[in-house]
Amino acid sequence: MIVRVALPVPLNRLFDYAVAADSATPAVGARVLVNFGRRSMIGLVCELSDHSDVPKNKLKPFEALLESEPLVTAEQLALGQWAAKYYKYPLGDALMHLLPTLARKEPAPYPKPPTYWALTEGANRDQISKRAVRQRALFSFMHQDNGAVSTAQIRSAGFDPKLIQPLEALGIVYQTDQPATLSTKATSTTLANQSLTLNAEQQSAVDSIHAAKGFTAFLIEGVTGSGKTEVYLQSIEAVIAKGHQVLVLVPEIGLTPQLVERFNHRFNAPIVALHSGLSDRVRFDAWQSIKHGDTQIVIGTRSSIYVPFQSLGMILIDEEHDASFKQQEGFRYHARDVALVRAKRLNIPVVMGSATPALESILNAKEARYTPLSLTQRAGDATPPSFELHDIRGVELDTGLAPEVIHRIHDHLTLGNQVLVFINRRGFAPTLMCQQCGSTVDCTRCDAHMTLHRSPPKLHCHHCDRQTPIPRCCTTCGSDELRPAGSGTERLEDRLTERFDTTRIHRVDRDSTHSRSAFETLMNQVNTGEPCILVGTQMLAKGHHFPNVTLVVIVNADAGLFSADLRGMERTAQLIMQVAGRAGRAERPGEVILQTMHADHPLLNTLVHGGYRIFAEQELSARQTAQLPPFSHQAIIRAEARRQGWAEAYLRRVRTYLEQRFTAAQRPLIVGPLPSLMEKRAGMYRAQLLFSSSSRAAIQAVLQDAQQWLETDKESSRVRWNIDIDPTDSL
DNA sequence: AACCCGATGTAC
DNA sequence: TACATCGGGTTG
Repeated sequence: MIVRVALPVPLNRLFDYAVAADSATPAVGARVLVNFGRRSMIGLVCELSDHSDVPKNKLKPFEALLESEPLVTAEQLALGQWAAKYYKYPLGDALMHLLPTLARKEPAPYPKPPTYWALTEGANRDQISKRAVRQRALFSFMHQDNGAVSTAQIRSAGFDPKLIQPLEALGIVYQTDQPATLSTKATSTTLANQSLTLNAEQQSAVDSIHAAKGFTAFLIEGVTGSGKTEVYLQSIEAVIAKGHQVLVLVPEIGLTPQLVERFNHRFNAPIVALHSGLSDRVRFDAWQSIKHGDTQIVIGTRSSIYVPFQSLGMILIDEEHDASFKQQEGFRYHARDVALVRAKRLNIPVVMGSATPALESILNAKEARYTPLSLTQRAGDATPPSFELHDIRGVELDTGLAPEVIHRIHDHLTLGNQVLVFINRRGFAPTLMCQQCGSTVDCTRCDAHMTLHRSPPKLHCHHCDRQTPIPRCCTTCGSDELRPAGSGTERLEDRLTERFDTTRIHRVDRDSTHSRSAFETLMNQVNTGEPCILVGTQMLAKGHHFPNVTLVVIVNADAGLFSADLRGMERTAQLIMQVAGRAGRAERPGEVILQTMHADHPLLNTLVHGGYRIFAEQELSARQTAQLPPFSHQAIIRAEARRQGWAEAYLRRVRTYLEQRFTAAQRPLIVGPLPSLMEKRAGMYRAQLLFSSSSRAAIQAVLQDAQQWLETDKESSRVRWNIDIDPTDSL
């Protein structure tokens, strides 16, 4: 008997191991400990066989079987195999993504099954001290839950699992290995709180989703404030009432608590949130509870698309256009696309939602691969924000702001409102410039300027993370007249504090908001409604809504307008609409001012006066004319090397090989190799080879071959390479 | 990728 | 001579 094992090495094949006569036969999906070369590692059993092409004397028996039951489900394994093949990533490395981190590296101790806690018959809330508020709250939680809950569920409901101990001591709860099954859950009511009444559009969206039989992809195009979340909630309701599970994919930004809160508030069903802040152990427990069906609703970021479900009934993707769904290194999968494949295999519906859908998705909807659902009405009497393109040509700016815009900020503050200033630059200033010779302080490892930061004072390269003290003299001419050039969030914060000295200024960027709790505190302050100015980066654009903000200033609407990346315009438009969507709701309409040097730019005008949808139509037709995605498909082979020219030379060899191997008619259009836009980054010189074709199959065939060739190529030791299928960054 | 091995370089 | 560095080969 032979087992074929996937191992965490960059080799796109399985390795055969013998099953010793006295050993139990491992199940497909179980982990084994094996000797590999001179190393010991954890592998995943992918196949069982009675023969091997490897000579008998080279076969080793595996060292240990790590579990008797499969850890990875058959459905999960098939999905992982598909993704590894489609994204051209080594099988073993890819399949490791199916396991939670703890199970990848820790053979022992054997992952313990979750512990369940149940209320003792006749236990009473009054047995708990009145002062033990949390213990009482936990009691109520377990009481309404009506069955045994796992430690993971207790934790994800916001309780410290340590609270169980005093309750156990009082004899109110006891430990059990009997989980509350989904069927018992489904009999109790799943609704903790009544659903809101839907308007006609929302109702028809919910009806369509409920009517879905098997795989159907829905695209909800809903303007901000149109009640997308309520449609999600009511769509989910029916699925969990039937005892199925639901996966909700959300963007990576740590703004999930709000959404989790809303789900928790609505449903009695067990919910778990998977995000980067969880420890390996907590994540593992949650993973197990999903696999065993003890968790019914999973809210998670990108990687959650690979967790095992016992009975997945629907996948929901919020902010479907968001860039964080595409992994940008290593295993470069797109969680939205993997979700569609998974749903298709399971024959269940997918619901995608966004106020600014990706152009890919809009085209899919137009071509009837997705069912479009649109929400155009805002809740209550909310009016859409008004846009104004503020021409700053020839205007002398004060720290990036036009004098008139500063007046407008003043006006809104005087009326007791809040103002949001969006600037897409962290730090104090984008660089230091010498007044004598004009040279800037650049990173030695990247083709980029060093960004000046003030608190703490340092120069920081945002591309490679290099940090240096602030130099006193210019390294080129020796002059000591180094001045900050341009401005970022810190400098704007300084200036606004000076100008509006009685108003609170809150800076929101990665540097000011290190911890989740710091962010929560800030949000609570802002939500008091007292006039203030929020200055920040992208972080302000996602998730949170600021009902008291009536003015949004976009300091530089031009960034990305003329980007070399084919998606630059699309992303700028999405960002503008997302930032604009933060402002005003209900009785106070929002105003959005975009500072621009291109006030007559056609697409920018279409966007702000016609809206995202009309913009999207125009941009789509431009893409069609140029045969760019989504009207063609792309793949990129990137390479990087220590010395300039190596990566390019290497990719030229790849190109030559592929041109011999495939006829011009068979192969996609090949562009390059070209140096990357920022050629040097973190000390590596980078280049890329672009493939483009209207046929996915042609791209797959050529890159499949390229992958094999690259893997076995001898000269590849000087260069590091990777393959990116359906890249979202063509730079 | 991680590891081994053999070849070549270099400090003393 | 002892030890470091580089390149190439292998992993079941």
